[in-house]
Amino acid sequence: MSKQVQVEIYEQLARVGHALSNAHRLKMLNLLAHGEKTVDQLARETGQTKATASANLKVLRTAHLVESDKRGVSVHCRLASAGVAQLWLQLRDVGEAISPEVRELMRDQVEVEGEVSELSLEELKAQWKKGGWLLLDLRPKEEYEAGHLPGAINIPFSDLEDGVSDLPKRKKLLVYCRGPFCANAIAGNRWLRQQRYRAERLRFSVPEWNAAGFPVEKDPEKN
Amino acid sequence: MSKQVQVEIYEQLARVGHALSNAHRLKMLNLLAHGEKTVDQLARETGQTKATASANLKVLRTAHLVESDKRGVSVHCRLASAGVAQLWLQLRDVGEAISPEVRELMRDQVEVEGEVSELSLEELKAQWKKGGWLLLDLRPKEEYEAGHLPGAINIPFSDLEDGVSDLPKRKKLLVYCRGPFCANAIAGNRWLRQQRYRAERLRFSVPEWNAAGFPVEKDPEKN
DNA sequence: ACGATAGTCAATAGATTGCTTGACTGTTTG
DNA sequence: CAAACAGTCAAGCAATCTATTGACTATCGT
Repeated sequence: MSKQVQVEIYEQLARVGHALSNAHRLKMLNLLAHGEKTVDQLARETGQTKATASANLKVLRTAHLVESDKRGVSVHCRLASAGVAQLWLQLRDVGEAISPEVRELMRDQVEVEGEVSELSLEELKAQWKKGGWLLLDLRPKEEYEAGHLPGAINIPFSDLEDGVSDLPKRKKLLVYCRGPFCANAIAGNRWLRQQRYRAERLRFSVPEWNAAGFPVEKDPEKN
Repeated sequence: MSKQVQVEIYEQLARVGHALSNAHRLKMLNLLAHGEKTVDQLARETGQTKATASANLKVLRTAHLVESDKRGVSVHCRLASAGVAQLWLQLRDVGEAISPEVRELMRDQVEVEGEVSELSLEELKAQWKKGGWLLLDLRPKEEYEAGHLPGAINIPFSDLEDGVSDLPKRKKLLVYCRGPFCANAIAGNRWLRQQRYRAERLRFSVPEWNAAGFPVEKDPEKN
């Protein structure tokens, strides 16, 4: 009987594992780690149809990794707790550290020589007051407002060509977007370097900063 | 192109998630967190046939969560890194905290009133020198020798009835085995209480102790 | 009330699992 | 060399998963 309960517990935990076993679902978790999103946004940003995204979100909800509530016409989704973000980061770190496949993909395409900053979370935290660099957040405005690295300014990736005129050529730019393999961060950083800015891409983003227990800066919501 | 790489990375990470999506595989990870085991041991202790266990281990190996090498007639398996143990613990904690199903199962069957110690890792760490209690490790001898809580004595669950005579009736016994839902820990603790020992079951075990960065005690191997 | 949009649901087809069975490969022991 | 044991592999069946399609509901603006 107690044996039976054990089996059920492991099966429940396996349900959580199952929720993490699909690339689309992991992408959605990564997005949600940066703030609330509607089903539609998630579907668009991860390249799924609405129906598929909805089904995948159902899996995440039944595993209790994601919560959602309907406000007006849209269903807003968010991570069920800070632990979920940590679980995703831990999965990502383990995968990155352990899997030769991921490491190779990183080295070949993502971690081009000189483009990536070697600054760690802790070093940035310890030294950010010294200045000498400028933190640049390439995420959409809503994600920036929901929480960003202290002192960072926001130019969404889509507005980068227009907004770049505000940037100083002198200072070193520390660019981040949605994490270590975010395509926007890579492309944005590369483009800035082509424009002869002193840009480097951070390995981390806000969820990592948060999970390390450091405080984020929030902009007042303007409702 | 860079998009393509991204997809591949997330698919690799999903492979790790997939490895965590089966109750048998999670049980094996939990066992391996306590030390090396052969395929046969894992199969027996998790109630799988050798063939199934072998197949499930293959999944864990291709996800790079588990390593193994053949020594003599047996294949010895171990976790690929400390991060894997942390990943498993994080999955378990999130599942426990978040899933009403797991919480209910815990409350109903596992966490019987008065049987469970409220001592946290940190409290035990801070106070263990004070004495007044005795740490009792119910795991098999090999796991105990591979690393145990400082000062703990070992009476394997199967030898409990014979070995119990060594135990003092006066001191409070802090019993642990293989983690929060280990059937042996529950049964052993309950049996000791029936014998009128002052026994309480710890919520945690060696992997949690380890993951918190506290040092374990190791007995010399006798090869 | 009407159209537009967000989201879910049900049915379906194709691919992928999970587990069993039985054969097969090494390695050790007698 | 033969018997015994540990482990893997291949085939096969039932169950499950993924993603698509099209129908359906709910909400908002006009």
